[in-house]
Amino acid sequence: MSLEDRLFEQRYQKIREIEALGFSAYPRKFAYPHTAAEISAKFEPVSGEDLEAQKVQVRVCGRLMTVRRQGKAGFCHIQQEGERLQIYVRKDEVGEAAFELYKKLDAGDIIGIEGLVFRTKTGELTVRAERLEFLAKAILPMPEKWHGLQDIEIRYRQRYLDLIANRQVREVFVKRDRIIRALRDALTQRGYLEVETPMMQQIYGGALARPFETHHNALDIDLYLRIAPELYLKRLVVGGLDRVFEINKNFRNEGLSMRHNPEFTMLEFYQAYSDYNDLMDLSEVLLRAAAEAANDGNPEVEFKGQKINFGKLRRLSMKEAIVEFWPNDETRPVPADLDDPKRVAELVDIYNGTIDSPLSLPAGASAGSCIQALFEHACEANLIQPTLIYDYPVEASPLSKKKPDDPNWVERFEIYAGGMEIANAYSELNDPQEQRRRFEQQVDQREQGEREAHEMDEDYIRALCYGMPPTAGEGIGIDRLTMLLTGSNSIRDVVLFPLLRPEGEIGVAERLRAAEESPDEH
RNA sequence: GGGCGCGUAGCUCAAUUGGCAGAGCAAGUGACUCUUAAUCACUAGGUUGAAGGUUCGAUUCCUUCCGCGCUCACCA
Repeated sequence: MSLEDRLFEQRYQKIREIEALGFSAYPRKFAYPHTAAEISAKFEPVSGEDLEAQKVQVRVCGRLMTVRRQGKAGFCHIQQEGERLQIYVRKDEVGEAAFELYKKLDAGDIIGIEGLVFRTKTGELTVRAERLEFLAKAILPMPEKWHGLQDIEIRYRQRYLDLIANRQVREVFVKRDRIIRALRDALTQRGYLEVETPMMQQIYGGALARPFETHHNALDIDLYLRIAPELYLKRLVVGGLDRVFEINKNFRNEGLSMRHNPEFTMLEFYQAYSDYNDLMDLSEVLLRAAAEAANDGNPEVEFKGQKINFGKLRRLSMKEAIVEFWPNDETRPVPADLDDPKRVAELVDIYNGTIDSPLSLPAGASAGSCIQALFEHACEANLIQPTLIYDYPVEASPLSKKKPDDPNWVERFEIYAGGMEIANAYSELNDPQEQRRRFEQQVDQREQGEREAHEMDEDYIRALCYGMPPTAGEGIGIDRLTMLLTGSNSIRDVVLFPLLRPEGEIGVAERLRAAEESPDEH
């Protein structure tokens, strides 16, 4: 038998021993009027003398994290909701059976305590136990108590262990909650209605990406997990829900990276009777609110060693950005150069001369595609402070309204921070005739082998035929925003259960079976 | 998919140009009624990710495979 198996059996055996002391192995409940955090917060300001005088009685529960036994007494710390609280157990105060229980406890066990709050000699707020209750057993051992759980793979695969052992992980997800709440509150206050639209779609759209495919048996139809909720949300705007938003998952069947998880959370919101200029202003408000919510009111956060200030949102046109971040002073273009297709082709050649491997552009790529590629390569990684990039080439924006004065450009903006795209917005194309033509262009591209081109969605065009008010819409990537606002380098650090390769044999069922069959040592 | 790196006790980490595989924590036994990474004594714990190769001898060098991380390409 391996050491690991022996540890498992030893701990499993303790369940029987604890039952023999008269405790239930898996009791039903433990009523606790105070959390560990509440006790700390409420009594931290109170002096030891006052605590003695007040005889403050509390009931508290949590996971045993450290144990220090000293013969007929001892200290331990429990952890509840990320907060630790010290417990003092004395044999002469809890009684024989409870003290025997205390001696058998392992780090990781769940216990309940009733007792008086006091201060130790060193001043630490502590509960002096009068009653001790056993609530659940940790049969598997806790990670190393000092270093925590370092193994990245185990942290992601067994997030529950990560959350127990690494308290800063909990903080990230608390902040994530605050960020989402701040965004939700800000929109709700502005008259927005929160809705849910289909995750399973017969025609996927609203973005350019490869979908996950699935099948519904009763209807015998193929369905796609949505790549975006956009087209459904705009149907709702047609239906008179003038301000709608949805915070939910999107699914894209693409690679994994530090910034990509196949399922990720998007906030999308649509505002009727508005254009993208209105959303620029709103974006500034939303990002600041999210940053302040995550960071105790301070809009400046630290990400990868850089201070990023979400109190400001710089605005640059895409053309201006390319000029600003052009890598070579001698060949730097002026914005007007980017309106001339021949000049754009020259600039791509010049640009390729300054970098190791040329931009990957298909033969005969349009000027717009070239401009977008130049922007992404030259600018994206350099946009550290929150920056709003506006006015995009029409080619890769099949759902955006064109600029009134130039049909090659659309009213679209994206927001970048920390070198990552975190938001995408545009004045929504609401002319069904124009939308039909754009879809048909996308279908042509698809036939030429562009897997990510948009499909024709005739019901969506039908909806536009009933009239959609002028509308602007935006999507904000919640995971990436959370990365920025929590200083997390990887999207996996802000997603509780990121997608991983399947794990090998776990073997815990076999161990439990073996433990059950092994003879009782008592 | 390409490139680079890592894999040693349950956990966190050592191991000298290739020469007996170690420590702390966790675990077991004992002592201890104000400790806090409790302390002290003793005990147990390893197919060094897997398979092959070179060598008198491999955790160490080579090959292949598996897993993970970083990075580039694609994408948000």
